[in-house]
Amino acid sequence: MVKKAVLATPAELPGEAVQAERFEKARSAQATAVLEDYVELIDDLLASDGEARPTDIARRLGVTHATAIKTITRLKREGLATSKLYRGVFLTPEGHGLADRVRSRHRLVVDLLRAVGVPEDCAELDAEGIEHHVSDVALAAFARFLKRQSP
Amino acid sequence: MVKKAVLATPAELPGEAVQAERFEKARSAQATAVLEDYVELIDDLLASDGEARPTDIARRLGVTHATAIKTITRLKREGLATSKLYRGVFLTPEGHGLADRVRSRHRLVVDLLRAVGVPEDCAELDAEGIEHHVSDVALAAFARFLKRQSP
DNA sequence: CATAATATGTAGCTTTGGCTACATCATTTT
DNA sequence: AAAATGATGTAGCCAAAGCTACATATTATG
Repeated sequence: MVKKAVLATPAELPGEAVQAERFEKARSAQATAVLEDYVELIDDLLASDGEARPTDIARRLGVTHATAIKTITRLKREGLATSKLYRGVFLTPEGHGLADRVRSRHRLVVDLLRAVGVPEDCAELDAEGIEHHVSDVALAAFARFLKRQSP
Repeated sequence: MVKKAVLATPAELPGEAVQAERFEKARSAQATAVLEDYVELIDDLLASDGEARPTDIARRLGVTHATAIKTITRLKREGLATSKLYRGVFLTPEGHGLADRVRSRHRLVVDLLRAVGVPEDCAELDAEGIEHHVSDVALAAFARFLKRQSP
């Protein structure tokens, strides 16, 4: 290393440890993103169709059924879902709770995007990726902001 | 399949194809997220230190140097960076352009989060994950919103 | 200059989440 | 009832991004 980089611009270049933590957090959020998507979708399908079948899940997510089944296996391993052979997928209480949190977070993100002027289609589209990275603190701020806007 | 689910709640349950596209888009955004992080960081290091060494990059990202080197190899393969043995990493014009776009997007996201009331620390933390999923259309909306707020 | 410390690179392993191809089970149609 | 269709499951492949462990090169230090 040549220079120790004693922070020429402290506001913009955060300390190494701090920055590393940010990336670490983003990575771990990403690791659960897929699980969250599956759980929310399964919950939707259970509510609307009364059942959530691997093939339907796969079609909705835009992946092959083989991929869906593999991820469902992971859901079961993590205690979020159960499935009976040829009888579809179900959520455990933990899975259901997660689905609820994910869904309300998704709505809040979409609402906020709309409130700051993002077109509806775009808001839905972007929210799908954004939602997994919004912390509870930010969510609370979103809720306050929305209440202030339209009380 | 039991029921065709003729959209009991059209506003909430989008068509299969539409929904699949959303997930597909989020997945592809995620695929480039790591590259974007590396490129932005390398650009920062080049600006502040005059060089970007694998070990520094690794420390900043919170990964081992082996991981960093492997991803740098991918950057080179994708035409975003170059590197000379033991001489650090450099960005191609494409890499530099990407870094600029990523940085301005990052700032805009942080500013928006701040503007809707998210605490500063939290805004920085969340932006790291969010930024990769914000479309140009949404970014434009953010910019308009911010201009309206503080003209 | 020789040695220690640090940086860099390579090899090989793991998990995740994609995929295709093939096999089996269930349901619907003829 | 038999056959076709569609759903489900299994096996094996791939790439990405992490890791540890080891090897080598460079730089600093005694």
